[in-house]
Amino acid sequence: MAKNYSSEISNPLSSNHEDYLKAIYILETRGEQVTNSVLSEYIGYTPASATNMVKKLAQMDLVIYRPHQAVALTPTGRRVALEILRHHRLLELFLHKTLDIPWDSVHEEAERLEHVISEALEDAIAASLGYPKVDPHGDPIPSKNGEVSHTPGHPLSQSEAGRTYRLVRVLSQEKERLAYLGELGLHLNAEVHLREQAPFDGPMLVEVAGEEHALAADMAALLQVVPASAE
Amino acid sequence: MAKNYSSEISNPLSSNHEDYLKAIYILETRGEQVTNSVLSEYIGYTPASATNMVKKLAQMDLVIYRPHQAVALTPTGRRVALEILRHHRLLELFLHKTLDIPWDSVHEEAERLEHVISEALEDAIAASLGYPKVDPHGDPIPSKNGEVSHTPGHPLSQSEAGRTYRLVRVLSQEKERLAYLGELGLHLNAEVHLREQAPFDGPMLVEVAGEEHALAADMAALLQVVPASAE
DNA sequence: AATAGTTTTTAGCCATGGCTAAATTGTATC
DNA sequence: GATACAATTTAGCCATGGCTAAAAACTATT
Repeated sequence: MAKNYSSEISNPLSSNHEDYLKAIYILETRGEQVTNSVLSEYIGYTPASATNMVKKLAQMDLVIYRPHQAVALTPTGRRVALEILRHHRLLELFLHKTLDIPWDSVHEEAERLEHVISEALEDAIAASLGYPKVDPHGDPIPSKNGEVSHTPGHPLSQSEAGRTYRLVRVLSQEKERLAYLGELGLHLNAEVHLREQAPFDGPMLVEVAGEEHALAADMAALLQVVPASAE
Repeated sequence: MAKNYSSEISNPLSSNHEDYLKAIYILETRGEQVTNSVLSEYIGYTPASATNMVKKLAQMDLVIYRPHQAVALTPTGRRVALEILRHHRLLELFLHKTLDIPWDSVHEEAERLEHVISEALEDAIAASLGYPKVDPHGDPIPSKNGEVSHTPGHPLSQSEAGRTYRLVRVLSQEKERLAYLGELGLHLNAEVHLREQAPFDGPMLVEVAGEEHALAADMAALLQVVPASAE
């Protein structure tokens, strides 16, 4: 169980503690107020359980908790969350690139592995991948000292018709959704030509690898793109 | 948590359950009577805890338990144990070959990973390694349907002086011991020339990669060798 | 076969971290 | 400001799986 969330933390954290911290981090970066209900729904436990755990995390100085207020990570809590997130995303990329695990499956696998890899293994994986910056979904991989690079792009749904874009990030981890996108050829870095956008948030007509597809607006909203370099 | 110890098992097993089954399997194959004290000492918990867990495993039909008797794995229990052992050894080899993790470190890393990899990942690892038969210590990797190949060789301590052997297995997972052997050049498949064996179980004089070393008898007893092919 | 010594089991404690149900607090409306 | 409704917290239950200490059961010796 040799973890190394450094100095500050005395007793080792369980997978569960780590999952809560990661959840809080993700919800925070989404800009949401991390209320008990938001957190408990995200993490899939009852509100009572979430309160319980949050109190414990507060005792360990990993979060700041005031009754009836949104939770917030402390600097230490954020460091732990980022370490786990780094594990997660490194693992996703590793599984995808080194073992050809499809991009729609890496998330759930990494979800378990992220809690049990040592620092040494984390380092070895990062080195073998050439210290990558993003995972197979385009999500940024936090650096070892907790920096998260800003990812560029804007939603395909808010893009100009008639232009070609490159897919740089997919804001979803849902297996089915990712599998569907994969079938359409919409992998990371795929080029998408936006033919037209139906009005009133209607579907979009896109061309990927020579094939034309209709894409629901809510799906397109999850696709972060940048103008294709060829343009 | 999607495991697939097939049909027979209803609720998923914890890492702990799996560790117990693996321990029982290993002790059984050592030819030992798996009594409560042997088991509890091996697994590092008190005898009372071991009794407790063994009873639970018995309820799940994974072991046969009669008070005051040695425990024995049921066919299902053995299948689970072998699956975990397969995970463990595949992971050891994978970590060593693909990520250059030293052979003295792979054991503890695999010890945690073995419980959380999916069947799909297990398969991908096995495929990427070309369906290997042994791990970095020469321990056999159980096949997917639970077959364990017999490993050849005899202890270096019971070998003939003046001959050259090839190291095919090391019967130890101790980090320090393996690190020491590694420094001596005694990796898997290394060639060892046995110069002489001091009487009364004294140390042996061996030559590895052009260098001469004295080797304690108890250390040599852990080294399984076969005559070098060149001979 | 009785006793001594060891091994194993039982009984019962503890912490963890889910849960439900009830109480409380906060918020919004009249 | 009272009242209704939602969100949160508290209280207390449960299972898990360690633990210690005590009881029970085996084994060996005289």
